[in-house]
Amino acid sequence: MATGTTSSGTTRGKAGGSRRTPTSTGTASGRPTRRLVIVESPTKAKKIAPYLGNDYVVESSVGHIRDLPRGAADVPAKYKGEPWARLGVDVDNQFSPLYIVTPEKKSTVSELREALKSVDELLLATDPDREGEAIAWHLLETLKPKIPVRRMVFHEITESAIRAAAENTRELDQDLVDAQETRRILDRLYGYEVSPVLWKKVMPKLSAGRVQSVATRLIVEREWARIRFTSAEYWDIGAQLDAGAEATPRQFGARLTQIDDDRVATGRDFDSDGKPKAPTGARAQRTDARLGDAGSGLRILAEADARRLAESLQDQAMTVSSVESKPYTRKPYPPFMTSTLQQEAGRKLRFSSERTMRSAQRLYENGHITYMRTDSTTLSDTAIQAARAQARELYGDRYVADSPRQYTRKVKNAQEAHEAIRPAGESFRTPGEIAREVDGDDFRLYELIWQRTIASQMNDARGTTVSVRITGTAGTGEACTFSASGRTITFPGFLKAYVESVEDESPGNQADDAESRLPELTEGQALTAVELDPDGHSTNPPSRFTEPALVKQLEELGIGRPSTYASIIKTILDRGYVWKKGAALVPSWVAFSVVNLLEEHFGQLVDYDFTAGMEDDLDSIASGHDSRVDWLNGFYFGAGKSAESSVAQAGGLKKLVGANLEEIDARTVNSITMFPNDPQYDNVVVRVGRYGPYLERIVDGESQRANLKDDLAPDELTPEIAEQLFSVPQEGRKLGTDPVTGHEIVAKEGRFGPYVTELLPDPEPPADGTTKKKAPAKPKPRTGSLLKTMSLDTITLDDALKLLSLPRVVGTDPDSGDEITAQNGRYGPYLKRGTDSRSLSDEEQLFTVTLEQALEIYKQPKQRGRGAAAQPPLRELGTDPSTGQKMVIKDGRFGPYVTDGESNASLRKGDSVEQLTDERASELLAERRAKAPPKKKAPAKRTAAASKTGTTTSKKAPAKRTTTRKTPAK
DNA sequence: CAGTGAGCGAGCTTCCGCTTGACTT
Repeated sequence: MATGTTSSGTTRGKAGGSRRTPTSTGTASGRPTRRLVIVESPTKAKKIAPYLGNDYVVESSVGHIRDLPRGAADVPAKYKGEPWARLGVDVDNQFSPLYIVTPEKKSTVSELREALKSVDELLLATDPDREGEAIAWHLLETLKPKIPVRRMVFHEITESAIRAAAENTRELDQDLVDAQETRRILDRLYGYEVSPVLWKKVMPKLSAGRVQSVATRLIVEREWARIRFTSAEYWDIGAQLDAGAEATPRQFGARLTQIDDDRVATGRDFDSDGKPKAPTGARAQRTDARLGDAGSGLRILAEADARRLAESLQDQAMTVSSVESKPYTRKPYPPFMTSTLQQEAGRKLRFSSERTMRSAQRLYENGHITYMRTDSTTLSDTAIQAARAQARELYGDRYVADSPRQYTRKVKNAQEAHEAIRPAGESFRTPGEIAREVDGDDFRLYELIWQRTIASQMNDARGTTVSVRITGTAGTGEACTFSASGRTITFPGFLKAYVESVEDESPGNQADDAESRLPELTEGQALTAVELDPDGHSTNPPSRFTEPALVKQLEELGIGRPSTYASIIKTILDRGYVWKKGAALVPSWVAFSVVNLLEEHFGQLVDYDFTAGMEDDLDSIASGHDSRVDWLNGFYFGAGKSAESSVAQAGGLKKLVGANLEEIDARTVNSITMFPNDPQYDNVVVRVGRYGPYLERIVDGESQRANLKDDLAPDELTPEIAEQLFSVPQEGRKLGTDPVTGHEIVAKEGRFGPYVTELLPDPEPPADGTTKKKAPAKPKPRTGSLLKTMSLDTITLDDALKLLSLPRVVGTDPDSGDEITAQNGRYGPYLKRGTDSRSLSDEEQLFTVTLEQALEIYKQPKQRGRGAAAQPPLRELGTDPSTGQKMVIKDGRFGPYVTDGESNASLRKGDSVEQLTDERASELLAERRAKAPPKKKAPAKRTAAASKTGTTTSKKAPAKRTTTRKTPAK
């Protein structure tokens, strides 16, 4: 399987070409033409096979069958040494991709090959979108059929649609394939070039990508908005009014909205800084024009004002000054697509995106619903008829829309390869009818889909909204206007079947079926105020993203696809960028660092419009107006014909991750200034370090530090909390007092992980008159790292005292007279006798090993390090056919490796010590040699590694890579 | 962020988008 996507030539077809597939003619031998149809989904294959009859064999590819290699292990030997093997794309040679059959798809491919043998024609019936076109092309490239091949497309799975599609095929659209390949390569380059920058500058194993990085950025930006948010306080007056004994309802609530000519401020009148919004010129003008001299000013009520007004309105006459009534109509919502299904299942059933999709998959596979990964709200004609028939049956004629409703909502970048998500079949089964076969999540989700689909073909809801103004004059002379509004629904229409939930219900954000009744009121009518309550309110920060809210936002930006919405969330959770607090997605401090770096140095790549721009460019490739290579040249090298994109303007991705790498200062990136506008706390930074995030500030030239708890959400870190945290670590967690010394024992988190130490009493101040030149050496407190079995939360005083008792004198070596001690160190527990040391296998041995056992251990040769006896090889191999050198497998600190005395190469995933062949060993050694020549005797420069990574971390920064002992938090 | 003794073959991490079982507990 070589490179070169366009070189094969055999498959390049005219875009959009279409002709009738001959169907009636048979083969020369007289039997009818047999055709193999390949679709993507096995369920779909089963479904359409009966529609096509016996002359068709229907199989499925089960999604993509080939892809770029995931990593070095997947690269065929032939390309292993290539400089671009890591990317899987030969960037210097037309961006030729290297495709391999995905390992788990090998069996699928051989099954398809087998099926191909018994047919006369191949119909590639993968989905009618960009990815589907590419899958078709990969099938062609992989199967290399010697029979005629046609492309078959259909958008709905009904017998007529399928039969029509089989009759009306076209050729493969190579331009569309090119667009997909461009997308694939772009994502690979972005992901595999930018992620390593994060490994070097923030933390290993992190990742960046076109989709996940924007998702993370959205969540971090929202958190910043919450952090910066300042709440505003405002007051109004709630009135309970009485319309007299005849009225129903007799009483109703109203709210103070105007004082004289000034409007009373509500939450909407404040910005995120807690300040009143400046009225826009246009609005002020318009208001003036309409209301003449009224309503031009804004009045923010303070508590005292509100109380005073309420007081002076007591017992004053209240009169209805206006009644305005308007018709209320609501149209049904479109049928579900993936994003809206996830949103509603999230709100109504509290399902995560993943749970929704798992359940939907089961419903699909069991034939209860149509395909669940779709960006279309279109219903087939049969589905519309089914929905209408069912609505009629359940609710009667009057509830069904006069004519079929078709929803053509345009989602950004929608590909519309499938129908909307709806109950399957030409007549729908009610939830009650499938209850016996389906339960739990699946039943509830089906019910949701069924209701929504039925409702989409029903009539508008109709009713009336009424706005009433009531005026009274306060004892102090102000004219106070109260407002109330009511909504009555006279004809529920579709609301009878389905009402969409709202994320957070507030006065301005009510469900569509919410009703509030006002009594019949007429202008001039007198009312009595039963209650007048001054009411305090405060504005709220923007709420955090929930899973469905994030999916909605991504969809609006055209980022991600129905098949990936759930996995995007999984990715950012897995990377530790985000954690869940109830339903809310909270960013981690690492996410702040990563977004910091990306915004600062890769701004074009995390721009919210990046994907939208890419989609436009892909469209122009798909339509044949632009070329794949030109576009990628611009993106990667910042050169070529189409170099107008923002990334190209910045010099291209290669430059951004290469030459510009040195400009990225790790210390700056990993420092988050929390309160930049607070003069007292603007020196407080969160630092994201190897050992997890911590707080730091410099006071009088001295650094104060404090650990941050994992469950502290960034917006909860206020100056007060910071101050509190700074005061804690100095003390650590108190465990008690050492009965021997009387010193207090504390457990703390340190540079090398958790440890215990003692608090020494302050040294006595020097006595009067004595002017000692030199203070006595400050005594050092004893310290001890926690054993692996211990944790900071559970360690006891006894444990701590045991640790502080180290090193333990095991005894005296009778031969040398040297003392043998047991202690815990950098590399774990060990014995020490003079300068000679031996590792212990178990931390418990620190306290239990006897002199006898210790002497026995010293009799053994040193296991590791200089002076250690050479280890016998794990296994002897033959000679390397290419060099003639004898090869052996040895065990090393990174696991087993093969060596010929000069080069060493680790065994890879899938290699075993027992089964490694000479050929494989030779191959591994050859690979190693290709990458780097065997090491010379001269030791490498100590700073080489640091300069290679381009790290510009200042010397003051803690050495980040010096310890392997504790893994970073999480 | 505490300070506690050696020295030593790297290799791998990572993207997005299309689809489901095959694995083990």
